[in-house]
Amino acid sequence: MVTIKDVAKASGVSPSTVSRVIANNPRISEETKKKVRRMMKELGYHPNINARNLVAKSTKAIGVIMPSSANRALQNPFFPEILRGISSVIHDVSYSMFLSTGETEEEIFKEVQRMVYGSYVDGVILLYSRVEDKVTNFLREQGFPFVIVGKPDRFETEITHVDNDNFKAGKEITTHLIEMGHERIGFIGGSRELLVTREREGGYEAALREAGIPNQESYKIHTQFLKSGGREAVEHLLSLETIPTGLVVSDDLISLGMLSRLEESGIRVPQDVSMVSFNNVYLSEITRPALTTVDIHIQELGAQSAKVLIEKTINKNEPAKRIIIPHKIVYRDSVSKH
Amino acid sequence: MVTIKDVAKASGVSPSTVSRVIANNPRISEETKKKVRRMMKELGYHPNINARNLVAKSTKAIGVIMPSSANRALQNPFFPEILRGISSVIHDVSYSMFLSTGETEEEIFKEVQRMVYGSYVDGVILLYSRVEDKVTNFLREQGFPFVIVGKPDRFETEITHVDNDNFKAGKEITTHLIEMGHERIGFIGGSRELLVTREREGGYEAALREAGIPNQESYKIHTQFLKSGGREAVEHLLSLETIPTGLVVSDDLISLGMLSRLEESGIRVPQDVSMVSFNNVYLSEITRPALTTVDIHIQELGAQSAKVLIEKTINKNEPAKRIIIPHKIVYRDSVSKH
DNA sequence: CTGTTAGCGCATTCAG
DNA sequence: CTGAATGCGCTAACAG
Repeated sequence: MVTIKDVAKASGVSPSTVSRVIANNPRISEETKKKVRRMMKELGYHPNINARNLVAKSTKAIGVIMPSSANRALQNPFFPEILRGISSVIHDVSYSMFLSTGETEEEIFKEVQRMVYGSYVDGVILLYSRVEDKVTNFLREQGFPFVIVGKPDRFETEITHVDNDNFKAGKEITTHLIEMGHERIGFIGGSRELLVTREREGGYEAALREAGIPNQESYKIHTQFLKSGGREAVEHLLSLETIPTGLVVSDDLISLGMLSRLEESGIRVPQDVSMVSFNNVYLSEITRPALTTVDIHIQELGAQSAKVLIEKTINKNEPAKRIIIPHKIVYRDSVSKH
Repeated sequence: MVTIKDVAKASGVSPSTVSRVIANNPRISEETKKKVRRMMKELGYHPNINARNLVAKSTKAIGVIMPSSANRALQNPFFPEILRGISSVIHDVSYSMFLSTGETEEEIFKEVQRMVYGSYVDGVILLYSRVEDKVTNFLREQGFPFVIVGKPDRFETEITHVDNDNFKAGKEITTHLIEMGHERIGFIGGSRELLVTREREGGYEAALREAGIPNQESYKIHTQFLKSGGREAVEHLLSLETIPTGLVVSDDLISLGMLSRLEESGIRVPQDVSMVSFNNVYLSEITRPALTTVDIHIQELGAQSAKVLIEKTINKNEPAKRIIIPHKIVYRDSVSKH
């Protein structure tokens, strides 16, 4: 490995001069800069990041924490998409990205500890928000720079987060169903531990309330993602005395699972039941029928969270921020008039 | 930040002793070990990874390179799934994972250069294999430890890779269609630059040949992933004089797009046309009809590649290996007798 | 404008 | 069994 010293020797200057050339220090003459740069190229020199990190006390790397994959939530195209968003800004500023995908919560917690204590990263992005989250608490207590994608369970004003207005989105999309003449509207959500479920459900309830439609507990179902979840949800639905004519589903992936099961049961969407959901993952335009869904601008969520985190790692006492990414309903074919 | 020195002082020993305790050096008495460990805990000591990397000349981190996301291939659930596989073994050995998701090939190349030259990582996993790939060549020339998930374009015997036998898989699944009575069978693949497309297509051709069915160029379509790709492919299909009764599709995601477009055109699967594909991504059991597809054991691909890469980084002159992960056809509802 | 010195936090000789 | 000394590769005062 060729070091700064080798370059120094070869160019007939001191190591510190080489270091200054690397940093493009203006106090070095153009002449020596040129000379040194040529030598660097000739020798194939590249700075050792670890040595640099050691003295700089910064790694220019951020940790990205996925939710525990035990529940297969990882399968959600939401994640690749948000990684792209993060990636795009990361790349512009020459940062790197450490990915953590633990199986269990405990595993994730350990990885985060390692990242933080070991100075692996300058900051952390949490790609989920759940109630009473150990990782969140840890990060907060440590005073370590981090941002949550989603709405924090507590300390909302102290924790920088990037989110959609999921309450409002939930309300709007439910209102759409109401305006289309639906009155018996069900809500299918993921785990209630997830803040995003709660918010969307809250919006759904608010819309019903505003329209003077009573909230019926039996119309609210919480389930897993994916096939089994969709299956469960439909099973539950079918067991009801009078089944809803409209469905607000908190995630495109759940919709997908339900669509499949619904068809098996001979229930047609949107003729028999209308359906709306959230995220506007690319899949939602491929399904039959294509889904009316809330586009939450996933990439933007990622990009903004990376941006604000990096600011935070650079300026440690940047105040906590809340960044709301606007959403937009995409109307497709899963809703009909009632 | 509490360092090794602080712990040393507090426990009344020298820094080197503390270092030895961390490494669990057997030449340190149990007594002092206990004392020092207690102090470490008390002070909240955690080793600084950068300092350690610097002297160890190893980072215990691996770089994972996704294909360029310009083509949205990233949306494929294949990637989260393989990341999980990698993650699982990474975690067991306390390694970390650097993720690179460049938009363009050039961007990716730069990132890889940075990773390699800057000693960010000990080795690299390439999650794709394409013809004439700059990144592959670079890694090979540098003699940097890396493994390809897929089949290398060249230097097959020199480059460690983890792959399925995609040729065989292609042949088997095509043969299945033939055995079901199909004779006019089309192939829909992704880019021909991708080795995986070539292999699967090769298997398809071999199966036809063996069955004495002539290869028809017009029955082979190459397209993008996702909706537009499926649309294109179906458009092409419909323009044919006599359309195939069986379709071998090189990726579940393409099947998904096609299914949608096919239905719009009033062509029923499997009644009018049978369809098989590859990967057995979770989506393929949610589609209607559920897809008959080749399960390639994605997680295992990931796990094995991580495992063999780590071996390689530890023992630099580990010989090049080829690891073939077995595949298995999963029979579902997208094929009917002809 | 440039060189000298010191030190980041740790692991590893070499003594003892 | 333990300590002192040295250096990993780099940056940052401090001199000049």
